[in-house]
Amino acid sequence: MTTYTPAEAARLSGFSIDTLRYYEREGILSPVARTAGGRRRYSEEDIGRLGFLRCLRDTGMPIAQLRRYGELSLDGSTVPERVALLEEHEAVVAAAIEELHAQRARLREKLAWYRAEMAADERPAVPSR
Amino acid sequence: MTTYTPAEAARLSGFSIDTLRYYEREGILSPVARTAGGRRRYSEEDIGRLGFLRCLRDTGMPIAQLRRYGELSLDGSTVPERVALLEEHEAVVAAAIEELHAQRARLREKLAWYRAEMAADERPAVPSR
DNA sequence: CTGCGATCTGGAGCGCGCTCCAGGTCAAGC
DNA sequence: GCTTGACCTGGAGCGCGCTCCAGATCGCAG
Repeated sequence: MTTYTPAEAARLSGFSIDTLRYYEREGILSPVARTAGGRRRYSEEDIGRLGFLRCLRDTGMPIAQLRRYGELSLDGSTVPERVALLEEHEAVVAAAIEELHAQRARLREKLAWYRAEMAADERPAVPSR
Repeated sequence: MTTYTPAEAARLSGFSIDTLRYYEREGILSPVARTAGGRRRYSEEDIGRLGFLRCLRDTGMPIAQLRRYGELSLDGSTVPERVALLEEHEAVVAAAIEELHAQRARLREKLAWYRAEMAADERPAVPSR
């Protein structure tokens, strides 16, 4: 079965090696398998989990909730709780998208106004024909 | 002309009083008028500026850029620079929206998968007719 | 005039999410 | 066997964006 070194896991997940260790310490990612000498070997599943964690982080889920999700994932009977957590998060993401849309519209209005300003300044007093 | 106390400015803008002072110190908001005794009196224009600053912050513009924008706003001849700054930021916001959409789709896939899991668990082995 | 709540200043402190460091260990290549 | 570089641990440090504090002052209501 394929495994990955910390460096590979970092490259594949987009997290830094330090962050991977930090997540493991924090219980966000369950303990990773080790070689006889104590080096980490990330499994395919670990990589998959990391990919999903990246999705959650990219959508702004705070570390505390990531940890909660990590803890729930240790117990197979917690699927409903996990679903609830993710549904709640999905709503937060939806709201964030809405908010960004609205503020972007405002930003564009301001830009339109500035452009009008610039056009007016360029052509003062008497229009050049 | 209408003016506003710090408490009113805070309520209207959604920033805390401390944040208002902080923004002024940082040069993000140009110096606010004072009473004879030294208390701030925010003008309508100040409130307007704060509203736009809120838009910028809500779309994730970092403090350093807010400061740059504040500095540019002191000089009337910098409209093109301000437009450039805002255009750049608009692109960042657009990218953020895209990213959120993509990650949200991923989140939904995961949820769909979990729901399928739950449905399967609920109805084991022999279907109840 | 008095009381008292709002505001003032300069500066320290905080919460989040990493990031870096020292000092040591492991393991692949020569 | 030795070198070299990736990796280990525990813990300190950092950058951002505020937030809080002490101690003083202002100014309106009564």
